[in-house]
Amino acid sequence: MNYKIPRGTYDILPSQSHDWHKIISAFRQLAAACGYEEITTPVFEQAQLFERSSGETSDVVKKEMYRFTDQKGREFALRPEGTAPVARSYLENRLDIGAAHSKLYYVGPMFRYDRPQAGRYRQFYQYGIEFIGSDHPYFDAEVISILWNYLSVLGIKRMRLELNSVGCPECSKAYDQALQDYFRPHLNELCPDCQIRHSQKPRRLLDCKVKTCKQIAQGAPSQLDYLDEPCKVHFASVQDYLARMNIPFVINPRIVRGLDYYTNTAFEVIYEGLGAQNSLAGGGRYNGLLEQIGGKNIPAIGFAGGFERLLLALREEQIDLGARPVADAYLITMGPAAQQLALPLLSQLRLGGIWVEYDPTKNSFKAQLKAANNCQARFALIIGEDEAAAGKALLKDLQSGEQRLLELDAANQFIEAFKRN
RNA sequence: GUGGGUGUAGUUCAAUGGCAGAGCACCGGAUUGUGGUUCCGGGCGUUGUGGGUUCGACUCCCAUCACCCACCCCA
Repeated sequence: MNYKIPRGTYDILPSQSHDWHKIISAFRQLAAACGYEEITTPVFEQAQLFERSSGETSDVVKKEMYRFTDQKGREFALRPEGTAPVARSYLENRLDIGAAHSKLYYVGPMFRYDRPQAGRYRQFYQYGIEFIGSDHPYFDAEVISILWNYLSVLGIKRMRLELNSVGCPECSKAYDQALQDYFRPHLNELCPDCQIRHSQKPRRLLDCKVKTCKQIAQGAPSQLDYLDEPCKVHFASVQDYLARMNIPFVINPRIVRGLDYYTNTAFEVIYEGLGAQNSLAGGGRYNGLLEQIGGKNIPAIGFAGGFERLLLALREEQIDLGARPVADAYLITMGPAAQQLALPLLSQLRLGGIWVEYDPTKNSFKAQLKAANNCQARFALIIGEDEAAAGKALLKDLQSGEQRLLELDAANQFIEAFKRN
């Protein structure tokens, strides 16, 4: 074969689809129970949308975006994340009118031109929640609780919720200043990356993995000490709500968000044992985003999580998502007369939602029965020459070996009765 | 974008310069229409791809692609 799947992408094969359906529908169910409705946006958008929202200096925009120009010279990008498109749709479709707030969720592929690694792909699938229209700390807690409860419901245990507040733009600015002041005397001890970070993104100095940078960062000031009064109150209130909702969390003042639009609450769910990419999901408040892309000053909060990493974590915890579904019955016919009688029955059963396998290329009785066994069907529905002559069907339970001779239409009823159990 | 590891049958892996093999899976058979167990039979693989060294390359060298792992970044 001459063609290969693009780097960093993968096929979800039939043997895995069941798991994917499981985790996706669990998310949809929980989101719906919390009053969130699905929104689906295109997988590509104007490149500018992401440049404006994520920030031109962010890595996502600088080097990870799949960009392309269409036949009329318009600049587009495959979406690297889901929040900006949802915000765009919210504004474009005037969802702000007539409702106090919007509760939205999405599921779908995202694209980043990254070097593939454990838990990291170029096309990856995310689930996310966006709550748009209120700054009230209850909603921070609600959104976070949906994430936590979703992961919990699936059975994930060895995870931890880390919480931080990056404050409003003012506190944030003051903090950046404080960080720069703190690191300035050590500037030439820092790694080259950090020297750039110092002027561009001081916060990134905090999670550098180089030893000396780490040591210096030890004594750095904490964001939490630079929150102004309203931000402090907001953060305390979020914690309070979480506690009352029974969501366990730890404060981690070093959580840094990669995208520029985050304000106040920032959080992440960490799972050790995923390798270097140990973040299961992350999110935060983005009060500045909607205004930044041309809307009014509308507060919002949300999160996004990666299904691939979720699946890795589930495997790590040996959580069984249930067996792949198998056929209800396998139809066996011998000879043309039997087949003629069988085909209408086959259609009838299938229309009734019963999964019946049939393969006329297997002509020996033995091969057909073997195939029935191999596909793990519960029943073999046998119509041979004798049955055909008598207008009957032999229904064999492949587990017990028990078999019954039934009228052709009685076979239908029998299987339906069985399905109900 | 940088560094390390890996690439042989559908799959898991052997074969350290001399005829490319095994387990599992799959298919067929062991007298006419009863599966799972057992027995027998069934593999012509561009050894990821392209070059090079050599009488001879899965094996050594170079390049390239892909995967894995880490940096980076994040989900």
